Amino acid sequence: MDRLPAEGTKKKILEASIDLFSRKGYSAVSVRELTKAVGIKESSLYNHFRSKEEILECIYQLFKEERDLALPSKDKLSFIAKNTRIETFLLQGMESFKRSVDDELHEKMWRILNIEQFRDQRARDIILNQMYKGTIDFLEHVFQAFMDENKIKQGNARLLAMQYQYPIFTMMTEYLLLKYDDRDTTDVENNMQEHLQFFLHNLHIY
Amino acid sequence: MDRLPAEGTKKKILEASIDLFSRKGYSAVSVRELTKAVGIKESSLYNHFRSKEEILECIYQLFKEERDLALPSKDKLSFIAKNTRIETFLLQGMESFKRSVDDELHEKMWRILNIEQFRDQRARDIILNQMYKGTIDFLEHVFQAFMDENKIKQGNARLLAMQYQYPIFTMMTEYLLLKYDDRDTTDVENNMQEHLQFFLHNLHIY
DNA sequence: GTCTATACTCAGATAGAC
DNA sequence: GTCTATCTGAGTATAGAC
Repeated sequence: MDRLPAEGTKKKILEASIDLFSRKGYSAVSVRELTKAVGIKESSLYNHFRSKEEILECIYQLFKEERDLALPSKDKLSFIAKNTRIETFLLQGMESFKRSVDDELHEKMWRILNIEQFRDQRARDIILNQMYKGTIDFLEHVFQAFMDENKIKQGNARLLAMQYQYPIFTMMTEYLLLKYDDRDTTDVENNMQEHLQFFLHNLHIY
Repeated sequence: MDRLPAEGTKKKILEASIDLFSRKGYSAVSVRELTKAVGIKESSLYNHFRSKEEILECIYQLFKEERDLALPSKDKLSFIAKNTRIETFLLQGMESFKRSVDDELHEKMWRILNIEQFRDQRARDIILNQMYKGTIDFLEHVFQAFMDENKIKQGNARLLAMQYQYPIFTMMTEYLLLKYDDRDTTDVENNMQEHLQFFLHNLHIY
């Protein structure tokens, strides 16, 4: 339930689980397969987790903790809005978002959430609250802060947040699906840039 | 492999499979559970499908066929662009899209694709080609047709298509997750309307 | 096409020696 | 904390009577 342990068998089990669950889904991975990948016997697993289910629960917790650390706290926003251009902020945010998506463990946990989202209430909650609502809430504050600084045109900050972020969610999905098959992702990356430019352009005329 | 049979045991098997797979994922559904839901013995299933896997393949085919029938053919587009306002067209498209999403079988098949997308190349292909690429291609032609009629400002039709459709993909995901838990979807539906209005507004100043 | 009966493999999990 | 050995139930699939 705690952070990813720095080392040891428990860490190995978690990493192997994240990898296997993300490729085949929780249900399709057996404890046999899992422990074989780790290099321990089935029975040894139960010294670290009470059940296969507890491993999944632990993965969800890891994802949540990692997410909570990812976004800058909201009280820094007015400072940021004062000292940064919106172009710079969004560009940096996009880069940082892409880095987190390119982080292998994060990417795999994200896939697990997608696979389990209809089977498992906990996955649905994380997606709806942490990912969708959490990101939009944050961006709403961002745009509001920039509006308060008169750096972008006054308007509906929440609508702006959605106009900006929702396409990115879809593009990220595309990106990850392509990457999963080792296919070229240049097009999607260009689309993201183009989207950013288009959005910035509209920011000033909205 | 063919269309959904009008009646009979095979149809019942398919419907039960679509329902169960969409809630638990293919791997988590056993042939025992499936045949029990249908009301036949396990062995009888094999008179209709060679294997559990063949059922899934059949579901993928059904989804593809249904999708191919959903969009108006491209050669009607210039006629439509001549005789319809873009507002009307997009509004109708949104309604028809929502109807298709509200269709129970379609919704369930869509969920199956989402669950299996990382385990199964076929699901990935359908999502990337049929859903994403297919829809964007179509909308690109739509916007191009309206540009040719000078009904909207000249510009990058493909970019417009993405700006319009990508947020809708994310909202649809949100919508379906909320609906899955019988939660209120008013907010998402309002967001869709707001998005449409915002987009139309920008169409004329782009 | 449906059934009963069965084959055989694999699932998650535990007991107890080391 | 890891192992060997084992339990019990569930998994997909088949043979053959009706």
